[in-house]
Amino acid sequence: MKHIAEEARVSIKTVSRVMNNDPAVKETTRSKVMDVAGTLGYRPNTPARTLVTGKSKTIGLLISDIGNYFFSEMVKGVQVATEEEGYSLLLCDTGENPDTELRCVDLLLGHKVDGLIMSSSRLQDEQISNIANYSDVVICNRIHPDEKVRSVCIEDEALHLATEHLIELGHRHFGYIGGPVRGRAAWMREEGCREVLARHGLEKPIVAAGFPVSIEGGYEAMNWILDVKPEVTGIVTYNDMLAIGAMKAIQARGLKVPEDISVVGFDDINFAAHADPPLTTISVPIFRFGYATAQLLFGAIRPGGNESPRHDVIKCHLVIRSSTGRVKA
Amino acid sequence: MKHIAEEARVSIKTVSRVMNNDPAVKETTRSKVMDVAGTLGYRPNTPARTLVTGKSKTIGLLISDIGNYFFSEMVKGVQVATEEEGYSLLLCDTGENPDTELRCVDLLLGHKVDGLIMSSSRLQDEQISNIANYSDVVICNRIHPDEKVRSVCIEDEALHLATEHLIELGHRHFGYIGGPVRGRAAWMREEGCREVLARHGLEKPIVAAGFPVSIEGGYEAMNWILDVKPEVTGIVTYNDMLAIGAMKAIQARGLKVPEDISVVGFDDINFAAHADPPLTTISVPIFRFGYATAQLLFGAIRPGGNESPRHDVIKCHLVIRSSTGRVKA
DNA sequence: ATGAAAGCGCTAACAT
DNA sequence: ATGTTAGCGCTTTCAT
Repeated sequence: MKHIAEEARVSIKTVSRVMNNDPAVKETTRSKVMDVAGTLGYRPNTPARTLVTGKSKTIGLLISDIGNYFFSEMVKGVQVATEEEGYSLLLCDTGENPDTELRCVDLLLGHKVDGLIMSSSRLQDEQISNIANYSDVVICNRIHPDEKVRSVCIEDEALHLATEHLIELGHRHFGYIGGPVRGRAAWMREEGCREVLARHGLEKPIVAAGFPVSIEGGYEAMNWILDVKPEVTGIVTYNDMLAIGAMKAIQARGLKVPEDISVVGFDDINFAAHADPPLTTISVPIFRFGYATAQLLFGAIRPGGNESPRHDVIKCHLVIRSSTGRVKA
Repeated sequence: MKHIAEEARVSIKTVSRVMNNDPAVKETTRSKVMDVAGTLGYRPNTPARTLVTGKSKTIGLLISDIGNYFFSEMVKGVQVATEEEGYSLLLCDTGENPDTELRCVDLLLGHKVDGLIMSSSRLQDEQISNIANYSDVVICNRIHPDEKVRSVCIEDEALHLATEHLIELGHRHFGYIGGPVRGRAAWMREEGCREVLARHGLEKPIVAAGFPVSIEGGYEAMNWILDVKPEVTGIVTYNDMLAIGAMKAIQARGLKVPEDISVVGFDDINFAAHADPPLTTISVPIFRFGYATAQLLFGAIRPGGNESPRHDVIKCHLVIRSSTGRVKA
């Protein structure tokens, strides 16, 4: 920058002004400075800027497993929003380990990130509160008592849409295959199903819980249900993987989907449409979820932005394919 | 840091020494400083450090689409290696757009990243060469004439393993479903297949090219092959998505996999094992690929590290499942 | 084993 | 419309 100043015969501050698009510089000066900067291959030094302004134009994103489609798609949403704002994204994968997570937060705070997005955090409420003293934070799929902590949630209750769909098709005997035992999302989804059945005065679903959240887990869970309560005709699941496993188990017993038993999933993963049969499921706009999360953060931290904390919910919708059908007469 | 110095009654430099684990500080001083730092909630300021040392303890990763499983898994590998080294990861998704990519590089260089990993770059060789003047760079799945540019490639030729497998099973009439028309990987894979057939003195495969690289694309491509050359019994594909689509097309015509036609894929995506029938494919250790890429970079940039540029290849292997079988007598 | 001073590249505050 | 000065938090000489 000093170089440029000398070469263009202006003060160093004028160069700074040009770089920051200060309107108060004469057009001739501006273009001269830009020229010189161009030939010198100048690039502003972000750390130096950060040191004096306290702003790094960088946000941190903590997730538990980028290999998981949900997170990679969410990262995409965050990334797009981040780039639109001219910010950079510091990514940490915590591997669901709270110690790692804490180390990552320290690292990110050391980098002076302007904001932090914490997805599936394993930290305690008060630890997060404490972090929020150093940086704006948005947490995902979790509610937090501290009002300065923003949050965005997937509408997990949307599983009620799937349940209602089955009820309309005439189903009366339900099974539910659950997700991670102590998760908020798992709880909300199960409630979404249960609550609708109760409202319609139908019997409670038989619940298969504690199985691995995978195709194999769904297979085992379904077999268990079929053993315990063979009269079920409607199966609601925590997610698509379980649903696909459940369909396989049903078919392995010589029964048909949806003629004998209907199955619905949650997530609408890529493969859901190609499952056998194509899976009826709740579609989660994951990209939009990530995008909205980042937007919420930028609303607070972008220059001039000063939105007060908020709690957003991303709506989901039902996608009807061929794994659900009218119950047999 | 000044605070700590005052509180601990030492000079600011001593605090710095403690923070950098300089062995030349008395144990009593060290612990006192650590104590004070702890109670004051001190955290080193990375940008300030970067400003003076020129090292940011940060690397940049450019990819074209994090929503793609290949990249998200690769990011995971890079991320793990990065964390092991105590570095941070700045992630950019270029959306396959060279202009965006250039902007991202500028951003990253402005952040003074210590190294850059460029996956599926859309830039010209010389543009990359130029970038390599400012930062160490490792490129993925591409070779580069400039010797200071390191690279790591997937062993795309590994498709020859799949082809040999089919030959052993007695197949003589082959079809190949190709990938992105002008990609290096697509070319290498197709060659891997072609070269083996030539070596065995077998007839050339019929090649379906230009179809979308998706399940749907594979479906259409297979239909085309079946129309043009119905005697094929061995289908080799650019990747698993195409292979799965091909199997669907075969089955839709009332033929059976593998009894009538055998199909092999490439990638071993999660779903390959759950396809109908489970897909024989080339397994790509994507995580290890990302990890190795990062390792190559750190070998060059980590303090004390000074490895000279290298060109690595990540080996792949054949996974035999149920989509391939002996050709009918 | 510890300290003092200079300066990394930039911007904020106050001139002019 | 442009320039001067100070200082962000840290590390690097060079002393002591």
